[in-house]
Amino acid sequence: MAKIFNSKNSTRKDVIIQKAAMLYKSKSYATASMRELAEALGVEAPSLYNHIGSKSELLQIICFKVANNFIEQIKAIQSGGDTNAVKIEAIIRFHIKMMLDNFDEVYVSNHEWKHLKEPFLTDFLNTRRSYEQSLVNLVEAGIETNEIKPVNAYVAVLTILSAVRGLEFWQRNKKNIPQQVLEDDMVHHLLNGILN
Amino acid sequence: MAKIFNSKNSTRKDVIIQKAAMLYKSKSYATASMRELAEALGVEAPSLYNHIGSKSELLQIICFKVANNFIEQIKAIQSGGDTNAVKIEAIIRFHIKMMLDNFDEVYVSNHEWKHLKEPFLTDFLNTRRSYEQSLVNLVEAGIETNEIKPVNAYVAVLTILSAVRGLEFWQRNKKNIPQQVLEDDMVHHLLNGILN
DNA sequence: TGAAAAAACTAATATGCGTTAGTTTTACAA
DNA sequence: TTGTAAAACTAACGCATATTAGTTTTTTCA
Repeated sequence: MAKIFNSKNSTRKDVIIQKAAMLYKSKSYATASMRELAEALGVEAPSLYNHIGSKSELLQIICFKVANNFIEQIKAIQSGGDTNAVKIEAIIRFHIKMMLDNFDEVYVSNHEWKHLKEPFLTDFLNTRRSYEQSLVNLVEAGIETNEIKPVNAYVAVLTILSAVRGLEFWQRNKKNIPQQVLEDDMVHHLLNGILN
Repeated sequence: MAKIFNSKNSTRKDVIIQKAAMLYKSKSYATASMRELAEALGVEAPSLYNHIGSKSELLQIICFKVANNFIEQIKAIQSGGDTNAVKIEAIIRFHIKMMLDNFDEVYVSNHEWKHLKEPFLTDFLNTRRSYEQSLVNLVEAGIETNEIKPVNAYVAVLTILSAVRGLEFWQRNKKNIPQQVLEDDMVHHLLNGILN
């Protein structure tokens, strides 16, 4: 009946993907049907196939868009001239910003990657592993230069990535804590702890 | 054909639940069918209904078993005579132990609660919110007594809970880091930071 | 304005799902 | 050894799913 709204800088496919991310976040990928997605767009389900190849393609696009975002950012940070500690802080802040500004897509990437089909699943996991390794290397470099305590670098990276990811639980309190306070507090917590 | 194995201290229902947790962890609740669960148990799907009421009952049991475990533990810790900092450390260590010792069920509870049906979903979320509030109160008490820096207590709790939850990613490295090192490093990181 | 392309529609198919009904087999206690 | 309860079985139902084929409507642009 209606036609999918086509805003200035986004194709119909982009609009579908964005709505899919919203839906997969709130209902999960497996439970959200193409009919529901179509209804949210004011369209019948088969019409979607004029723009996309399959349901799983939607998930692939979402997951790899997020992954590529992080990959690009760490490359930029790595090639800068900052100290290791400053680089690590920059990455933490970037994660927090991504989590808050691209909530739906990051959430879906974090939660629903398991439903990717091969070979995309393997590709996604390799990308993530490689990203984590970059962070481990950064922490270990920081330990070498005495900027960072001699901890197990992998545990530190795991702690940081998981803490930041937990911002998905934060939205319900958005009104009570300014975003900058949240970001600064979490960065300080992860770098300096909370004990006096 | 075969009969579900019935070990000494667990009923057939217990065996089904344990296997369901394994399956829901690896495949997700929505994607794992009763036929798959039955096959993993060496049985036909309808046979399961001699022991359980429905698929969603399995999820309920898993989620609330985990939730009750945490509730009981925090009650015990709250009523002890330790300092606030020691109480917080004890909770962190309990979370880590739960994550490592009851991996399947904790994972499923963390990931699949969204598929709970009402009124269980509301109940689960209320329980979790109340648990988080207990932790917030503990952190705020620690700030009052100058044990803890004057941070936003909710952000601190969010950081701690999320970091610990991230241990779900840890299993692939189990061989390389002893569990005690992992636990001690993460506790130290969350309490004292990593910067020199 | 009219032709071409884009994007919607309806109808239908094959598949897998949770679950029920009814029946048969197995296990245990008297 | 036999009777009873537990637990398995087969067959089937109704429903929702992703996707396809074929057709019609809408938009675009020369």
